[in-house]
Amino acid sequence: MASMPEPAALTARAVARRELTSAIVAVARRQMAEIGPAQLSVRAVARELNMASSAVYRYFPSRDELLTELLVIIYDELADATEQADARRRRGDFSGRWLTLARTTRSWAVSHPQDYALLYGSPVPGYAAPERTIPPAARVTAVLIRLLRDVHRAGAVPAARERVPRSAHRTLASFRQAVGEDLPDDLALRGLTAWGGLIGALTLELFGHLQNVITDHDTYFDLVARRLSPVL
Amino acid sequence: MASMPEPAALTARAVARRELTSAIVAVARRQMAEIGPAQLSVRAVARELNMASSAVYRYFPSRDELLTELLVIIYDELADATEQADARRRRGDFSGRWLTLARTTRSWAVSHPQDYALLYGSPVPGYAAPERTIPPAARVTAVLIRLLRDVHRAGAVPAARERVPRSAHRTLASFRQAVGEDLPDDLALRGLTAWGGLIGALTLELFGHLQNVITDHDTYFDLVARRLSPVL
DNA sequence: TGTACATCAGTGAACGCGCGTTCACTGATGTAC
DNA sequence: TGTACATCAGTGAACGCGCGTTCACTGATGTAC
Repeated sequence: MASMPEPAALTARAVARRELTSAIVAVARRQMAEIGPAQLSVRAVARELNMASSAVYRYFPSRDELLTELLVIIYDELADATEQADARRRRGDFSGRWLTLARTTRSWAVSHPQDYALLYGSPVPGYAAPERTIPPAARVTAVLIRLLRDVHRAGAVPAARERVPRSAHRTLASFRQAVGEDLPDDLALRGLTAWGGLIGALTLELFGHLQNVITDHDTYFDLVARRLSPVL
Repeated sequence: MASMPEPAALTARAVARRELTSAIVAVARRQMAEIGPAQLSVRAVARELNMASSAVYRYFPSRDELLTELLVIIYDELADATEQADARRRRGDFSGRWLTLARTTRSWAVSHPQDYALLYGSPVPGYAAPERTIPPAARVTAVLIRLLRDVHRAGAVPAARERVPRSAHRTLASFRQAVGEDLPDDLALRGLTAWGGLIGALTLELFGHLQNVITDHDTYFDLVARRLSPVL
């Protein structure tokens, strides 16, 4: 028998590398959840892992790469949560799917406020997210986009509440192309407005702007989410 | 004639102090607009003013106090802008007043993105805004609140689009109290949702989330702002 | 199966930077008599 | 109006901290023969 290299034969080194890489990410993530994205520090991560700060550079070439890794992981995590929640709903239950999306996003955000700040708060000073963060970021919005698409295909687009000016068609061109479906302007706008309203509601809540205004945030969010529904 | 102290008789010291205090604030503000709130540095401000960094402490007891001062000034500036714009509209033109509020907020935000980030972006790490920032912050929302009040008093509340659950009444209690008027739940919710939608739209735009989705941001914002109107 | 060499992980010291804040001191300004 | 003292602004050095990143080196692991 010809000597085949074991397909999953990982050297001890490779195993160790995989393990330490994910340990670094895990620690970075935990620390970031406490101190916020801008304060993420290579040295602090190394300290917690009892290794020299220089050793981290065998795994990530710079702090920014580490941040990028976190960004990707966190986008993916949020996308996983919303995708799975969406999958549990009947496809034709458009209202329910929107509410599920909104609520899932919120409960994720509320339990990971600094992660939310990384994704939707102020940009981290001196850091520019590279290309490879785009696909995971797009996964998050894709859940809403699929919902809009399904509504459209089902012919369940609600009647427009107001006339959409003709200029809207051009303005929404890139969006329609990103969606890959010829959504009516009104539906596209409903979707985008809902998305903005969701982010706005979470931003106000998580960054403390509803402090003396709202006490029962759960109930309040539900009320707002219903109103924002793009399918009603 | 009894010797009266000149009422506006400022000593040279007092004049210099006033001048330097505002010079420090002005420089801090300009630097913050470039590098962002979290990067604001006492030493950098002192450097630009050609003074020892320790000298700044004769004027502000800490970096945080300087930040607070900026926060107050910037809230006030935004409030001034929206108040003045609102004042130029006919009181009964509720739709116009909303659109003016939204557009004025946006044009201010677009031309002062870091200021916007200070007010509505992620909290500055390690900094907690003290009480005295509350009144100026409230001035900003007061413009919308007065609009809602005027709508209510004019009996021009639009018909509710959907039934508001009874639970809403309690949830909105603090808000109603802050407003100081017995707004109907539906109108209160319209206002809060609009406010969130506005902040969300600006957050998405300014923090780069519409990068490959929208090209003509001006037109897009107008479309969204109309939809968000609490008075339609 | 054993050996010789190449690769890699991890170390500790160092570079160069920036920060907020304190402190003792100097010299100018203000005030009370 | 002049003098004596008190107040205040500003300085420069220092404390103590933390950061990202580089570099020469050691010792372990992997690989080719």
